[in-house]
Amino acid sequence: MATGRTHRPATRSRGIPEATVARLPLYLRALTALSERSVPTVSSEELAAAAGVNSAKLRKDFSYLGSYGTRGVGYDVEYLVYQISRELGLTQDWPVVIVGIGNLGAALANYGGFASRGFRVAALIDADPAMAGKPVAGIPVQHADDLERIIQDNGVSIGVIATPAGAAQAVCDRLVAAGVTSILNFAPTVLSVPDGVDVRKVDLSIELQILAFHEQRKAGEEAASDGGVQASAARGTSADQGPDGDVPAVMPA
Amino acid sequence: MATGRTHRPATRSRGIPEATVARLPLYLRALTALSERSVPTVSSEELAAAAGVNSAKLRKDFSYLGSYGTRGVGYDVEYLVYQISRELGLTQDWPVVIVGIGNLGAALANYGGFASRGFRVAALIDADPAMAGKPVAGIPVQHADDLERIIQDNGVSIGVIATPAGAAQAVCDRLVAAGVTSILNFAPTVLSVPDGVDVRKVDLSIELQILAFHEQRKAGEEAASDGGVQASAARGTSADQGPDGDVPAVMPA
DNA sequence: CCATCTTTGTGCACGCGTTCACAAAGACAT
DNA sequence: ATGTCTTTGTGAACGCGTGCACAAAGATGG
Repeated sequence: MATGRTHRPATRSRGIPEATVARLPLYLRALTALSERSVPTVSSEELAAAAGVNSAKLRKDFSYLGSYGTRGVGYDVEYLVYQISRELGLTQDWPVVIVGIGNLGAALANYGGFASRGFRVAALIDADPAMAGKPVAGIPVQHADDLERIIQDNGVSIGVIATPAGAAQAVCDRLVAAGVTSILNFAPTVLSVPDGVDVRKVDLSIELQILAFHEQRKAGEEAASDGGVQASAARGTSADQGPDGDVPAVMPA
Repeated sequence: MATGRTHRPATRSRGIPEATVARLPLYLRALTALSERSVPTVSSEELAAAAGVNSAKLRKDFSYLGSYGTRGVGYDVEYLVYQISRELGLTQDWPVVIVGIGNLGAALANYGGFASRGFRVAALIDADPAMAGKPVAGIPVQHADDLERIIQDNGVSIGVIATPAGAAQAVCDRLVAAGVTSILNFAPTVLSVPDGVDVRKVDLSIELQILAFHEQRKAGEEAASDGGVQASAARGTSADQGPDGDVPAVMPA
């Protein structure tokens, strides 16, 4: 077999828990908003509320970074913005390439949230020759043939894949071979990458399916007491002492 | 205070762990691919590889659903597709509205992954009067004034927010008031919702920031020993005892 | 019918993440 | 200087998720 690793091995990076790292951008966003309103200091309680987390969690998260913060007062907003930015590596410039300039790729290219945080769209790449040269978000699309050169010329280490699912693995392989070590994947596929390469995936369809699961559960719970009319397929997934929802058991095949 | 709950309280739904629910769509996708290739059965090992997870994890996940699967043989692909679909609530039709038809909203409207899984884009809504009536992905955009009527006429319970950050909370409130109980949020804001409403967020900027963190760590580790130029990136993620990179510590303000 | 082989389903242990609760630390007033 | 009050930083307990490892279950062949 020997398929490459697929998920990051969650190797506790530099002592900072992965879960904490995932929340740092959240804190940073809240802090930036405070900074723009010229708020000098903020307590863990206030900041936690703004970021939508528990205040104890926030304090513990910050404790991994060091002892910023003054007891009895709170945290200095500007200082914390700087510390978190530095920890996340946002004090430097990150050139990013987007591969696959369809609807989604174009939307990403236009997305303002990138530039605002040290990320710079260095190039747009697409396999369609008809796209070549056409400007999207003010950046001319380049052909996939030049992928390796583009990566190297711009010193790109972060790639965004917004291609159809079928092309994703091949694009991924080329990106990695050219030196990219972090990939944000929007294609609905599991990517195989060698050790040392990080992959994060965003799958719109999966998010919706998770919502649908909870939605169905809510509908089922509701219909548990009164006879829900519209309940086409909905069955009471409610409770726990379930008769296991043994369904008609129509073997589909 | 009394700010509404922000995160789902992770109320172990019907005994199925949240982490398992999040993986079910992954399995379903892999199974669907097998189904299209007319593969009759699959072992936990094979399926796990296709979904990019550990085989023990997969078996445990399935054990929450019931005892499908035959020892010595594996799982019947078609049967499992049906069971997971049913568990996720994909055997019914889910009308979805997308609010905010900018670049991203339009991309989402065009995204094929929705329709393929029982999700149907029932309506597109935007606050810009100039957009009203204009068709996107074959669906005419409707004005935000009619939001409540649209939700109710179509029996929508899932809403997608793709508006600018500033408008997101207001849109969210209106959606919830109109009866929406599940929200997929693309706006970079923390949404406050009452209990019973599920929110999942997708934040492109946050994903990139997490990647940047690991990227920075990788670069730092590499430079720790030799002044590695660009060393084709591939390095083991090994080692943990990090030198802690205590940096200059320049107080910014 | 029995032996063997494959693969599932799960008990168990471990580690990570979350939360509580509180002592230590500092600001601030007197 | 001293006491009070606020808020941080963290020890400790708990719960969830993961992965190992193996017994039970069934298929398959003789």
